[in-house]
Amino acid sequence: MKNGTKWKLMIEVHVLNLDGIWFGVACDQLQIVASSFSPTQQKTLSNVLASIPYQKPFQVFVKPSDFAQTASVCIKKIYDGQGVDEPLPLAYASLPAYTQKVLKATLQIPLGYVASYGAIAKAVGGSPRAVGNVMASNPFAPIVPCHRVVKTDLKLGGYGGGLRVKVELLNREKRGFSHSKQVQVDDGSLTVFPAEYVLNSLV
DNA sequence: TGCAAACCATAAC
DNA sequence: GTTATGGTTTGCA
Repeated sequence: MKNGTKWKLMIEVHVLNLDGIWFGVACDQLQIVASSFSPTQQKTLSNVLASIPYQKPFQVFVKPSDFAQTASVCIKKIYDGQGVDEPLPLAYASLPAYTQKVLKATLQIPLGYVASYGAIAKAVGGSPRAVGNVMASNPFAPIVPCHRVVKTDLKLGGYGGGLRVKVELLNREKRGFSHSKQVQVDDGSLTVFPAEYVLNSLV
C-alpha cells in the first residue's frame, strides 16, 4: 500500500445491490475509473475489475467512501431511467483518443432518445464498426449510455449487459418524445430519435 | 429478405 | 509489426 515515501493513488472498488441488480464502481478520490452492473455480485465485480484500464493497487471496500456512495447512487438513478443532474467525473485519460471521442459523443445523447452507430461515426469520424467496438468495451456502463445506441434501422443492435437490460433501460427512459432532433457533439452534430421508435419496432 | 464485402479502431499475439 | 475481432452498414441478387 505504501510506496516508500508517499501513498499511491488508491482505487476503491465498491459493489452494492439495489432492487436485485448488482452495481459496481471503481473510483479513486476524484473520478470514476470503471463501472458496471449485472445480476450477480461476482459478475459485476469481475466486470469492473476487467474494466480498470491500468494497473494500480485497489481495494474492495464494504463501506464506501462518500464519493463511491454518490457514484453508486447516480448509477442506480441512471438504471432507473432518471438520469443525473451533474455529469460524473470519468477517468478518460488512460483511454485511446478515439474511444474518448466516442464515449463523449454518446454522453450527449439526451435521456429518452437514441442514436445510431452510424450517426455517431459520422459525428466523430471513423466507421460504425469502430463505434460498436467502443460500445462493446465501454468501461463506464451504464454511466455512458451505450444502451442509447442502436442500429440505423432502429433495431436494437447489441448490448454487453444483455439485450433484455438494454430494452429495460430504454423503457424506463422513454419520455413520450415524438420527433427526432439534433444535438451538438464535439465538432459535429448528431441526429437522435425518441426511444419509442426503437421500442415500438420491437413488436 | 439474406448474404457478402467494406468499414476501421483496438487488443492480442 | 501483423492478425483477428467485432454491439455495423451498404449494396446487390
